[in-house]
This record gives sequence, C-alpha cells and structure tokens, in this order.
Amino acid sequence: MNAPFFLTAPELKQFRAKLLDWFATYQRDLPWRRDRDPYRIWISEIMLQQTRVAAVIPYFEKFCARFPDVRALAEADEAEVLRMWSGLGYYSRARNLQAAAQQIVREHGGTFPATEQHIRALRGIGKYTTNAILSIAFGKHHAVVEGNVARVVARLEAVRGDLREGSRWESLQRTADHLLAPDAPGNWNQAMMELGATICTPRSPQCLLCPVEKFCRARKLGRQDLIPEKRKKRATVGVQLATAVLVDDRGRCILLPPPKNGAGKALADDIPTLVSKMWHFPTVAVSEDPVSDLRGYLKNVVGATAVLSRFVPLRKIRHAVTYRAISLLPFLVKFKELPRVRGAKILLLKDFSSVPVSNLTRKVARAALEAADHS
DNA sequence: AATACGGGGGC
DNA sequence: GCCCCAGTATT
Repeated sequence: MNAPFFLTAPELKQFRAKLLDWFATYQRDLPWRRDRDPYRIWISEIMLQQTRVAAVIPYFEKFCARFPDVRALAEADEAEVLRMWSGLGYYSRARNLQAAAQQIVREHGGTFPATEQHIRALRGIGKYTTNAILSIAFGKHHAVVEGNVARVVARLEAVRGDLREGSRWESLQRTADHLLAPDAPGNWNQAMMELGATICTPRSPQCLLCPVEKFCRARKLGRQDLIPEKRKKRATVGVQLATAVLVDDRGRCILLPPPKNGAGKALADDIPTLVSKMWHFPTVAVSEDPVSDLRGYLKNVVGATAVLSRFVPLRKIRHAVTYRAISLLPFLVKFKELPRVRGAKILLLKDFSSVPVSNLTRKVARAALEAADHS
C-alpha cells in the first residue's frame, strides 16, 4: 500500500528534532499563537484559508475583539459579521463561520468540540482545518496538509506532477502523517507550514537557510525550483461592467442589497457573483454603449428620473474575482433628492464602515469621492 | 474531477 | 502580468 518511506528511523528522528528546533527559534510572533484557545485558533484557520498571514493579522485582531467567543459570534447579526469580514474575500467563510458558531451553541452548549467527528461536521471546516484545530488547540495527533506542507513534502520526496491532481494529495497526506512528531503535533504542523511560508517558498526557496536541507531529495537533484510543477489554471475572462453612483449634494449615495441566488434573476445575470453577494452600487454588464446600457438598467431599478440626469464618467476600475478580470466604468449621477428604491440603503459615500461591501464597491466609492473632492 | 469563490503581495 | 496563498462546498 504505502510506498517505502524515504527516511530511515534515525533520519526521521533527526529530521523532527531539527525542524522543531528551527521553529522554536525562528517562528514568527503571530496573534493567534498567544494561546491555545480553540475559538481563536479556529478563527485564524478560517481566515488563513487561501489568504496570506499579513492580510489576516489586522482582521483577526478586529474580529476577535468584536466577537471574543463562540457565543458572541453566534448571537451577532449576520450583517455585522460580514462587515467585519468586508475586504478579506471569500465571504462564504464568514457566513459559514457564524453558522458553525450557532451549531456549536446548539449542539455543544457553546463549548468548542474536541473530537474529529464533531469538528469536521462544522460548516466551513474540511479536512485541513479539522486537523489544524485538533493538533494546535488540543494536541492531538493529526497531520495537516495545505499548500505549504504539500510543497515541502513534495520537495522532500521529489514528487512529480500537479500536487492537487488525482491521488497525489492523499499520498502527500500519508507522508505528512508519517513525519508528524508525536510529542508536539501542534508545533510540528505549524513548523512545517512555517518552513513552507518562509524558507521552502514556491519560488526561489532558501535552501541554504533550511534546517532540513540534507533530507531533501529535490535539493539533492537540484530540482527544488522545478518542484512542485505548476498548477493548471482556468483562463481568465474579461468582463466589462458599468456602475452608477447616485449621489445627492450632501454626499449621500444609494447602495443595493446583496443579490439573492436563484429567484428573480431577470436583471443583469451574474452580477451576484461579481459583487460577492454584498451591498453594491447599481451595476450592469456592458454590451456596447456603457451609458445607454446603464440608463436602461436604472430605468427599471430606480425609475425614470435617473435617465434624465447627466452621467459623469469616473476613472476606470480594475478588479479581479477568481478567474474574471473585471473592467468597470463608474459614473456619477447627481440628484437634488435621491430617488426612492425598494430595499436600498442610503449612506454617506465617505463612510462605508457600516455595511458589508466587497473591495470592488470600495474602489468605486473611492473614485466617486475623488471626483467629488475636485468639484 | 472540475469549478466557484476575493484579494493582494511578490517578482 | 502572472502566481498562488494555513481550502471548502457544490456540482
């Protein structure tokens, strides 16, 4: 079943000691390493999914200050949770986080569960996060495999091919299971990830600084820059959008509510995904003439009054949503009095801190503000 | 097995 | 510009 392991028993022992020593000396001081509170470990692990440490730190601090424990998170308004997440991306993480908090209150009396079965059953928690929490917060023997560990192990064993393809990932998991230092599972997992994040990086790995260089097959073969092989990625698709910032002379504007999936998708079809199901400016896909497309859309949503107004073009906004490269043309549409729109919110252009919005909406608001400042 | 989901930092 | 990051849920 298992391929023969690439380290002898004494080598494995030395490998573990070297990496744990290195971690003890060089680990970064990160806010979620201050204690073993499973709640805080959990929050950090969710935030860190596909997101760099540097981006997470300020969000983690704010989020934990606002929601210090499971119960606080479970009882909060969803909009408030999303607001704290606004700008971090992958917003389903925030929705799932709160759903899981409510699950923990309902099924575990508010105490974070400590078994694999119960943790894995929580919304938004997969195999990686389960093992991370079990090892880091509870000291249990579960090895994690994510981007860093996969790369480190792949180089150690000189694994060929796309790491996420076929059964390769499971094979890496088996090796990670075998490497796991039984005396310190939490530190071990973090050490493996830390090594991948700081030394054994995707490009230009710093092998000369690596504590376990002598165990690395890729290094022996001089192939550390060729492993892992590049992931196949979906081709990027360009999307042209036009958006209207409806403002009055007091600097207030109109924001539309998060689009619902499924029902009532008569309007611009994939706007929901492009605005991340968050509050957003009236936006439409552009076919030929941005202004007439936008006018047509506003006539439906806002009413005839908008159509008569002047559309002042703002600077073009570029934004990426997974594989889509969005090019968005924003227009300022001024009103003496803002039209009434069902379900819409009216708020100050300069203050978006009270609503959950994506960074695309932030960019548009900034452009509108710049234009307003110049007039 | 393939796809969708944000956003930014590093080169 | 391109790569990819402390992944998960859905189809």
